[in-house]
Amino acid sequence: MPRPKKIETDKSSLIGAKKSKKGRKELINVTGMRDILPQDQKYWQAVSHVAQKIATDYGYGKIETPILEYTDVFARGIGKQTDIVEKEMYTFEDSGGDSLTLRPEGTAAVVRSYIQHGMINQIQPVKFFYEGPMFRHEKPQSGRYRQFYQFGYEAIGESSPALDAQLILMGWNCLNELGLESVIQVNSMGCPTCREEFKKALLKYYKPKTKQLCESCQRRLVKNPLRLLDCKEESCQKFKDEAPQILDYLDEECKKHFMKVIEYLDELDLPYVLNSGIVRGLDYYSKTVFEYWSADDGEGKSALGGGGRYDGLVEMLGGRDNTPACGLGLGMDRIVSKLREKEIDVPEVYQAEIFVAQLGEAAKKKTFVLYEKLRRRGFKVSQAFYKDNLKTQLEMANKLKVKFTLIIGQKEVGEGTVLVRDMEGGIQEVVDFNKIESDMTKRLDKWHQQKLEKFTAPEVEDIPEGKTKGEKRAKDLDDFNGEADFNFEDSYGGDTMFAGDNEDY
RNA sequence: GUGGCUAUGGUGUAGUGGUUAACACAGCGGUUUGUGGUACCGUUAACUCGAGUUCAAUUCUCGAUAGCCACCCCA
Repeated sequence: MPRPKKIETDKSSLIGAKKSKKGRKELINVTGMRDILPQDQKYWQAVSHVAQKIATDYGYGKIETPILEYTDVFARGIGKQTDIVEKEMYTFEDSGGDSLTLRPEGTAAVVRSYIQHGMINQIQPVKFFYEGPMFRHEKPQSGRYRQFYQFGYEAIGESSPALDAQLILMGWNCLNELGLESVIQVNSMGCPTCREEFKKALLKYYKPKTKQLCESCQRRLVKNPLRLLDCKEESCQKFKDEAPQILDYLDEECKKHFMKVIEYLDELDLPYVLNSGIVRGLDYYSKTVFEYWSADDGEGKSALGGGGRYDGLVEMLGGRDNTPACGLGLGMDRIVSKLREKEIDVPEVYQAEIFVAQLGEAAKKKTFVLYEKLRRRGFKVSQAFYKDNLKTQLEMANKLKVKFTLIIGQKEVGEGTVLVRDMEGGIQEVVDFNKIESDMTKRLDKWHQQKLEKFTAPEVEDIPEGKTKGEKRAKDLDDFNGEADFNFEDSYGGDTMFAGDNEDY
């Protein structure tokens, strides 16, 4: 039986460590990976929340696949010639001699699971939602990490263009509900047959011009001709206009499919652009491909997400022939950094509304119990029983932005009362200890009511302005943030905000 | 993977070839031992690592590491 190798923890080299002045070595995290700290969690939860909401709205069930798969799952699915498989995968041999890989994307594993569990026998399409970390060994940059988080939707077993369009819509909805404006870039890569034709045509067109192309394009010509259309070098730009277009090489069926998708997008009034440069780096795509670009990023600096149809993948991974499928993935890291960049408000992970403060030992014991009682009754309550002075406790209450602080000292213990302090006005009232729950319910209800009124008031004025469908898109682009913000906040208003989400972690 | 730029307390920034490396914010403690959001005082805390040049390096040079930017590619 193979024994694990002895782990050297104290190499003289300082790789992965930083020496502190006391001579101890502080360990640091691995290149391209990072901690997501408590104060940043609200962004991730907001994204996750919307992703899950859209999933359930459209009937996509959550699936969790292992982070490790046999290397073949990705090698066969993504394509051996792709950058991802060629040089970006975290692949290693385990002690049993199997080649394993940290998943670099989500689709292949979902398809593997679909096949393995015989889901072909369920009602088609089978619709999946996933969320979690992916790993690629690329050179890190902002918005590019070696461990990054993605969520995505996959629908397997359906070929209708309505599915493509609906998936495109779902991804766009996610971004929109988060208050992010995005433009969809769409293209069709055709089926393998038309793609071969197109590749031939491209080669025929570019071959004679080889010497005039930039260095990377000369490489592309040999390795991946489709990427020639992607080049931003000026010297190559001039050839692009005359270059063959994939759309001209689509066969009847692919063309019809693509037209339908476009029709649906038009009908849904989605902001899209036909972009023949969208090629996607994974071999399994066919027909429809798309990406979401942030509306303010012009050249699509970093796509927020993308996806497409992958009719051949199920077969490639050993499933039934001709099983159609379509899906998309969105990058959570990039969405989060956009939210922060645009200073979009997201709700706190936990917003306490009541703070329980105490003075003196007897009071501390009493509030300990009171706190539990309130918490179990569903009040959002916070405390600092490890601090003894009132000033500090009020400071904390203030930082936590609670609405009420309940103060119990010697006097209150004796009288059987509680001092209720309204943190906004500083007004304090004495309340009977036994009536505190109903009293708090009443006060908080009133406060929520007031907040809601304040919130909805300006919205009412906006509605009467009729918007015709035609002008809507351009006009709404400016409003997206405001409007989306509102809906978003509102959907969080309820008491059960993240109640379910937390258990997933 | 290739090329470029950067590296000072927890964070954001000053600054210097030579005694105590400055400021702001945050943290902790106090100014009324029963009262917060605005004040005041105190206090904690840093020159990424290694090698070289030098009498002397946080400062100059090289290397490592990390971050950022471009290419590549994508999320």
